[in-house]
Amino acid sequence: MNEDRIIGILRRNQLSVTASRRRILEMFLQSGTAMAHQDVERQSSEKFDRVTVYRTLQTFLEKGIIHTIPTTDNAILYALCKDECEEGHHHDNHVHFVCDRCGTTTCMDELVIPSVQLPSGYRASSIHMVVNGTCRTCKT
Amino acid sequence: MNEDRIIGILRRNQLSVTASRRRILEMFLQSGTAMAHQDVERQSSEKFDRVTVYRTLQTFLEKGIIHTIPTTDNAILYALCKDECEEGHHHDNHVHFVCDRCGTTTCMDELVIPSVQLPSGYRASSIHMVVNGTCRTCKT
DNA sequence: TAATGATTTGCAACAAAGTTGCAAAGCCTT
DNA sequence: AAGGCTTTGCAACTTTGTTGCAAATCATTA
Repeated sequence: MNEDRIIGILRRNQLSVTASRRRILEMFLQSGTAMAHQDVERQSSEKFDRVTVYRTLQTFLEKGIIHTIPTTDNAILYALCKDECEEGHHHDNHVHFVCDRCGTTTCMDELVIPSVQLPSGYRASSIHMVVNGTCRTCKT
Repeated sequence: MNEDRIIGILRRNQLSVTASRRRILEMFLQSGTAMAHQDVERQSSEKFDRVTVYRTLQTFLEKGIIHTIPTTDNAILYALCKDECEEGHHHDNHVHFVCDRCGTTTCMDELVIPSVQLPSGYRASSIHMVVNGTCRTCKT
């Protein structure tokens, strides 16, 4: 059951189990898509303080429970990492898809970012790839 | 001479030639790297109103003179499009490199983004690829 | 299960980033 | 050089993000 899973994730990351953390983590599990800070704040039925949402997302980020997705418009998006992303080494080397129609952003976990040959002298530490377009449910 | 080039770009895009547009376009030509709104505001010797900078960047974007680069931290970066990006069809299908050491972001115009095979039902309209790491001048 | 100490929350106050309406200034044409 | 049209700068505002601190909540141990 979801409740156990949520508590498990928090515990595994040495986080105390509080109402806001439970609820926000639950939202990520349920939605399955990436969310901006704004989405988290608006969609939660209970009202948490804005500051709490900021801090909770920050904490989840540090623990590697979620990762960020850069987008062309202003907002930073957050999405759940695949199970068992341990603190430190992330697992976000996959392609992200942003649907221009419905606005949802999904992690394409199975789609690994192809490597590129950088000019000599450059060294890469991380790569992001974001594809915009029309998603499965929005295509006509 | 640069001055002619700047006026040419503005004219070609049906933009009237004003002091702020000239100056901001000049900054992009000179720097050769991507700049955030902030950079534009701070680095310009003359002081333009914040609002003017916003609107100028917005106009350049719409005309396809510059394009945006998504980054993991909050800021949206703007960079000059290759010459003769006409309104509408952009030319920004190249890899962007962000140096974590010195912070500069460069367009690797010669490095075309490799294509990926999306799951069926998805259709791509544009792709962004951003590589973080250490640039040529910063490597030790 | 109640007490204790550490962590987390919410509030207030603030700083920074971005937007809008409007009058004055600047530009482009004739 | 005058006209209309566009752009600028100002003011006021909204949204987004940050910080310090007291009160509330959580985890632990007795």
